[in-house]
Amino acid sequence: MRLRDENKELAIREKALGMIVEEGFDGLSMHKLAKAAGVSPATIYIYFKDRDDLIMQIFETENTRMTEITLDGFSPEMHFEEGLRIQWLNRARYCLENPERMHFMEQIRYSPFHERLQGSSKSTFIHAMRTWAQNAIARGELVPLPMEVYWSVAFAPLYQLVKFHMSRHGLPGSKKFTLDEPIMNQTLELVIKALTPQ
Amino acid sequence: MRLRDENKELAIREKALGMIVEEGFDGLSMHKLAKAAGVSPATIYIYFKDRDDLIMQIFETENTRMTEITLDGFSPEMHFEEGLRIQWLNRARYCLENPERMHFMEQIRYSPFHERLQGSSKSTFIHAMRTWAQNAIARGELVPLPMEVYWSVAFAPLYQLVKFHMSRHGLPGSKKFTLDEPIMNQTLELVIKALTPQ
DNA sequence: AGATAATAAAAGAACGTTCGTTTATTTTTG
DNA sequence: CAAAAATAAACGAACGTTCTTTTATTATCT
Repeated sequence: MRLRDENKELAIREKALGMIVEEGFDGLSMHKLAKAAGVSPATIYIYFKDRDDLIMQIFETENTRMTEITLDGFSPEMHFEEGLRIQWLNRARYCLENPERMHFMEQIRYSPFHERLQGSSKSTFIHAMRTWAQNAIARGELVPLPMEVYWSVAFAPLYQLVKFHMSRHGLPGSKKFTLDEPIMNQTLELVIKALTPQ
Repeated sequence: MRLRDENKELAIREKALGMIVEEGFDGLSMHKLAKAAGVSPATIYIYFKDRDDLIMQIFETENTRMTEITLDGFSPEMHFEEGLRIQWLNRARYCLENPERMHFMEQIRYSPFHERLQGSSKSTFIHAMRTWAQNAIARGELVPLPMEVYWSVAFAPLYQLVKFHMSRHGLPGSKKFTLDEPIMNQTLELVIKALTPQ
């Protein structure tokens, strides 16, 4: 028996992620990937069923990592403002410290892959978010809203800021935009103002 | 002299857009596209320099259409709330009436293509938006903010709602979400609350 | 302990297919 | 009939995947 070389699988995963980010899904070919990972094409098929399985598995791994970071230090019993602030910090941290992985996730999210993956993702995360929101509403800390409305106002602005931050050019006619803590807090205050009663 | 058949070019463009939406960028092959459009592969190269040029041109066309719809009935001199409401209606209209085209635009936006296209897009649109925001700030109708912060709060929630609307499954554990006018108005009110002084 | 059988990892070459694109030719029409 | 559109056929290259062989490692047996 010969043991699997974990470094090989890791190299394949990382290079694949990088290739997708830099060249898109067209850019990921098994031959080029094998060469980049220092591996034979056939070796990839020891670790992954096929090209789709490779992409799916990378997504699952990355999704898990993102979820863990997002929920770090968070609890559904938290007060609304505290919980939202922690979530924003966590999500921003993930995005800014892992720009390449973030890019990959976004590319998946807006590709036909995402529909296929929708069902497989864990709902514990969504459940935590939901009970947290419901608690906040019950306490009168949050305006009663459909989940989707609440979510759109609470988090979409943050991800748009991140997208501005990651794009090389800012808005045409602007300087390059950098998402720092003051900017984030300023935006967060607006969102809190929108979602808080009175 | 034989004239070009406009229907041919149109068929190529539409089928290509559809293929990208349904199968991603991998899914767009020139042979399959030719067959789908009822045309010889070589014919495509009469209208488009190469595969990339085809995608770019479709994007440019679609971008122009989207911009026109977005600015329909809008003027930079408008009061903030009126302008924002019109923009929301226009953008929502485009998204909901052209889900396939919207999907295409998003897929481009989150792919490596987008970086290449960034510079080519017209800045008149951005300019109109900017002066409108500056007017509103000068009138005290809008909190003074960096353009990116303002943009993120003003429009990102709408696009997130659209994304919920377009995804087949809602949030796990929810019913399918439908973006109707009451929901849109409710969200818009929150955004206005966030961006309006006091 | 040393030889060897067993087994899975890994590699390289090859599979048939499909890719994007071009060439040579025919068809259409001003 | 000239000229451009349109095509069928073909190009080499690259694709995803598999087949066959080699290599490395563990377990077993003497």
